[in-house]
Amino acid sequence: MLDKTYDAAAVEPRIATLWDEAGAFRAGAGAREGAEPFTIVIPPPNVTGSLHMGHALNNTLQDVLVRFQRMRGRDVLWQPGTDHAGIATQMVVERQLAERQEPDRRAMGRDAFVERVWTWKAESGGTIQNQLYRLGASCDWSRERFTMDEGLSAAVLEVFVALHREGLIYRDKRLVNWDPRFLTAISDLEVQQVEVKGKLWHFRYPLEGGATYQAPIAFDEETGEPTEFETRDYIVVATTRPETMLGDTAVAVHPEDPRYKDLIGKHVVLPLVGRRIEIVGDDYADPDTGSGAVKITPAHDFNDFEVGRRHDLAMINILDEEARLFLEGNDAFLAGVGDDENFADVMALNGIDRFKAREAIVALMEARGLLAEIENHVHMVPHGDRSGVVIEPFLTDQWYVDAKTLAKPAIEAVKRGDTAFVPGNWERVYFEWMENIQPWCVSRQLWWGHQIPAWYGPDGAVFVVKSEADAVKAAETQFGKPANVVSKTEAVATWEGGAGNTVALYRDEDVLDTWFSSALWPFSTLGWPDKTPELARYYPTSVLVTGFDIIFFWVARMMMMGLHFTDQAPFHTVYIHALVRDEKGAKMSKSKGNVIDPIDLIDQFGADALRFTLAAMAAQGRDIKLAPARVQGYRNFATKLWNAARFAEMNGCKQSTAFDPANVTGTLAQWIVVETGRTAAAVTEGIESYRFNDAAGAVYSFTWHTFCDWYLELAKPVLQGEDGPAKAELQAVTAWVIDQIVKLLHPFMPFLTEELWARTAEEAGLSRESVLALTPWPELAVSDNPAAREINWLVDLISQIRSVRSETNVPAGAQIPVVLVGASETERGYVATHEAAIKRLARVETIEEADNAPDKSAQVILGDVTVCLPLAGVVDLDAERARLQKELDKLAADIKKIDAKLNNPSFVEKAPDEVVEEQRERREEAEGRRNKVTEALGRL
RNA sequence: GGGCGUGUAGCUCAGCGGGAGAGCGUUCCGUUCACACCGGAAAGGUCACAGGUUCAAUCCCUGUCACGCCCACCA
Repeated sequence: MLDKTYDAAAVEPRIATLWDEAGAFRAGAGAREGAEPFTIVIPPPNVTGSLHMGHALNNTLQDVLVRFQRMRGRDVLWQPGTDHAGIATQMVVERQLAERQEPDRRAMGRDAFVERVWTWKAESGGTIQNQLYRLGASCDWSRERFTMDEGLSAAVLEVFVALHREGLIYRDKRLVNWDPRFLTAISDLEVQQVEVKGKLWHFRYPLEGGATYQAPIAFDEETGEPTEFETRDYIVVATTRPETMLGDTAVAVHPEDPRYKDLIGKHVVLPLVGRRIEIVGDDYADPDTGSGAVKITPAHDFNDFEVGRRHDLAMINILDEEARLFLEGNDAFLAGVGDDENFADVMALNGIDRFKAREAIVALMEARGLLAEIENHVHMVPHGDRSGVVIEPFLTDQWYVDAKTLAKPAIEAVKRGDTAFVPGNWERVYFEWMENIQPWCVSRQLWWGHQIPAWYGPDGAVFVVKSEADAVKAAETQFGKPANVVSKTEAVATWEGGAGNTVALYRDEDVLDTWFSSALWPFSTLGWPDKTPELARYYPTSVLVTGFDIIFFWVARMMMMGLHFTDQAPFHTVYIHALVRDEKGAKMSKSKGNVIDPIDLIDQFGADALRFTLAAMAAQGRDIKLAPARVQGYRNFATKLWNAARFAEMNGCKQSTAFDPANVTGTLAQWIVVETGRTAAAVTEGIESYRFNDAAGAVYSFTWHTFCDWYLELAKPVLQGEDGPAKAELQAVTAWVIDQIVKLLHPFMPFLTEELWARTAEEAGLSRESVLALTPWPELAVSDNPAAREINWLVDLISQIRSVRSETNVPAGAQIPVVLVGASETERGYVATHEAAIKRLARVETIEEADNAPDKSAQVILGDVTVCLPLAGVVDLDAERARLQKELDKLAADIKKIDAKLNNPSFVEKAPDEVVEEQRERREEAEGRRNKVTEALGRL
């Protein structure tokens, strides 16, 4: 006997164990003979992570697809694993060291630190897998991978070396986004533009040798032409970053700018440092912005860098890696300095932070009378997405991937339709980004990650090979003498010491961007570069399920790498789902304190309820605002089904393998069988087309409203009545329908349904062929429903009587008589068949027939039949009059609307015949009804 | 500055060219023996606004307003 309520907390762990023991999620489990593979690779969560709502949604949707396909007999692999998450993980461990007052990373040294991270991973890295497991994610856990495990690391080496050999990875000295807190380069994508209220300082840069020009100072209001000029011996430039002026190596003006074009080629003397810098003509300078002249600092601004390249300007870096002024011992800076009264003041700023330097420089300029103006200025300032500090464009040597070349096939694959985005509008976003893609900076100055397989030797030699041994071999071949690998400092010292008997090499100290290994995930997890059977079988994958926030970071890069190394797009479909927000639509974040922990919800309502909620709300193209009340509602749904099963059990409804739904004879049975088939079709269609909300909604409303509210209620008199063939049939049908519901619901609510699958079989003394997770999906014939007319009439009758009772204030408990007027043979038959059900559900005492409606009765119009409740004194006749009048008004309005259409010649002429016909029928029906209601009202 | 998306019942959301829907909430009724995590009944909406296309528009087009989000180098 089932308990009165379903106890998710008790059942879920037990069911999870059951699946494990059955090996239900192993690749290929339950696959039919000759089945096509169905593969999903999980978006690997960070090892440092714990499950948030986004993961819960993401993995619920994947699990729905995977469980569905597994039941349909496909050869399913859901590949799980985690990502090593370079910066994030390194931060976590460094923080732990600090908390425990242990020596920091630098004090420990690289090897010890990396060892420490592995220890951390072993102890704490399993959190998220456990949480996914609790969610019911049916991954093949036996195949779990980690982006830094041996196999995946081999794939990374293979790819890096190959791309380098092909010239698609190269080392370059250019500006990068430098994070002065983490002391590493980051990619464009890791930079967040943040709006900042700053200032725009206008500086005067004096012209060299007393040169002058005519600067317009007044303009005609209409034409905008200058009307007044003054003679100036300086140029005004504006900047949001005054401290960078120390690195200025030019002033740019537009080549056609009449104000300045004669100055091109002349020089200004950079105040404070005395450097002579050229005035160059460059299109980059916009005559309409500010003064039309712009200071150029090639080493600290991406645009200026380009200008610098065009004009062969010096690149003077004036910051150190922590973004402090770097002046003393800075040869490039000191090389150009001249005689300036403030030079000593500037040098005194050496080593101070960039923001302090900014104030100091402004103060010095102001003191010199060279500060022309200060404007308030709102602009976008780049910040590190993880560190939160202002990013510094910084001149360094880094490794780059030639993304532009790799992007071409990736764009083509989507254009050709080899890979389709769902919803399709994301393709636009993908194209937009891919078509404007920049070189991808893949080196990071961190310790945790895949160390770059490059070894440096003397004279600029670089060996990019898969191992140290290969590097040594290559160096020996090139230099003709023994080589050995030493530390960077040692190697450099050896090279400076001149030629020796051996060649010293050192390995690049940097690691790769985490997304580099993630980009290989769809094939590296399957064993690539080895030609494994799994790779042959499960690649390319069927669908990638992910949020739009990582289309660029991840999806695009997997497309590029997948196509380059396997010649196949890594996924057939990319399903992009929405973000989960809080009830009010705000993004969940720790700082806002509005984070809902999925595990809390699972504890409270069960994993099934959470999963169902997420699936039911996952309509395409809209963010999910998650209200915990919703989860509670779906928990109630789980209980509802549980109780329906309990009711069935109490009434001897036993599952049987012998039952064939095609052979049922009773109308109620026929009706529910067909409705079940329709529901199965709707759920199947919903999941196949990624309309999870439709699929979830279809099982929900069928189970609750069709099956529980009507079928079971109508079946009760029979099920609880005399034994006989009719009862036996309904018992069998009921058990069968529950089985179908349980199957259809399984992708959404796997725990509850698996439990019911076992318990109902136990009760019926039936031995199931397999766990529900591996049981074939319902494939039911969908046909017209011959019983629908009868059942719909019945439902209508009962609903109407209930409504009238309620509106005319008949006491709920009162058993009342009913008189039918004008019933046809068919309708009499309906009443006869379902008399017990009608009496029970509408609280009716007797059902009689008459030629005319009794006096003072409430009346319900049901087609040609008038159903009378002749209860003077019980029925509130005023209420009844009001009710009928209200219905009459509504009918009149309907008819008026329909007439408006039918009286419009264009409508009759141009609308499709069936539409016109439909309107005619509707009018006729409404008219007939109006007459009946009018009569009824008259009788009162 | 470009692009995308969203404005439908009190709230959260479906629907999307021909009869306005769900869940939650609200109101009223109910100890009917599966379920009060329940049952029954009801109230509640010029489908943001303005034009246009169409026989017909919540749905398609254009514009406006509001709110999100993404991308972008304007000193």
